Amino acid sequence: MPELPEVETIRQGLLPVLVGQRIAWVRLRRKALRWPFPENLAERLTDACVRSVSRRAKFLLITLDRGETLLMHFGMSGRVVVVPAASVQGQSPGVFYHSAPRTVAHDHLILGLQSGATVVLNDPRRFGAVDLAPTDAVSEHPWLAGLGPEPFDEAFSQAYLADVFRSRHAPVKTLLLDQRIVAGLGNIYATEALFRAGIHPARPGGSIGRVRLSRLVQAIRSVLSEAIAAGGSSLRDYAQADGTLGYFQHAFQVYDREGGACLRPGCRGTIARIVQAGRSTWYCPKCQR
DNA sequence: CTCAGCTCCTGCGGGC
DNA sequence: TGCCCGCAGGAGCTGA
Repeated sequence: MPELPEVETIRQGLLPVLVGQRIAWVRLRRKALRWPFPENLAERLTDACVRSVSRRAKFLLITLDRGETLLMHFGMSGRVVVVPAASVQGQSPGVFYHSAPRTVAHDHLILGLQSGATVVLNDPRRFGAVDLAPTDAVSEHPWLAGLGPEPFDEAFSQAYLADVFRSRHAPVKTLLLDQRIVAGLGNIYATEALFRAGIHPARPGGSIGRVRLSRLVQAIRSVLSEAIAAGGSSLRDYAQADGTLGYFQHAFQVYDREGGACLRPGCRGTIARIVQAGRSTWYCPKCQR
């Protein structure tokens, strides 16, 4: 699930739950996800206060008051579940709420807050990861050091893409998934952005002209910002519906729509599916060139 | 260096 | 109904 818009939505949902809170207790239900948890993780978190919750690419960063920052990556199936304190009223978007006793399968890291709320990292496939880094050197952490620009950063521009795509022969779709080129895109939004930009996913990156690269930058930004907006609103429903709906899925124009009619007005194309570098890509052969 | 295949892991939906 | 297969929102590693 978690690409940039989902992690951003989680971040926004966690802000009112976490910021200013003391972590009263920590429970670790295994020693590792994709990689081992850091040494003494529970001890290093216990009694720390949360200063801020931020995001870089698909990483959630929880800054603590003891000079350390907790880094979280959600892999393919990671989720944050909040069990509110009995006295807490209302819900905030971005996180999943459970008031009834929850199934604890795949709950790996549990943070008990002073407020009485509990924040749970749940990840069935365990491709996610957790680490701690010195706050003043977070950007030098190996997970973050090589990341490309954020899509909404000025540095992510047509000129930048032209530069990094130059002499690249790999399909543009594959290049967009490379976090060193642009940080935060995953399979869904790379696929959707190429549809919006009218660019064929198999086109070699280096063969795309300036005008179309400019369109691609705008398409990436628009699909991500719309997804963040939709995520925020639909997650309120999600919380009530107990987790069966997706965030932005009602708005997918090509993702997982093989055989469906192209949704671009006037286009009579049929959505096709191909596999690139092991990942499915969907596109309209008529309007993506 | 670039590129693509394989791998980690669990769950679910479709086909038979 | 139940079983088996393919596939899933990520990304590091390996080897051509």
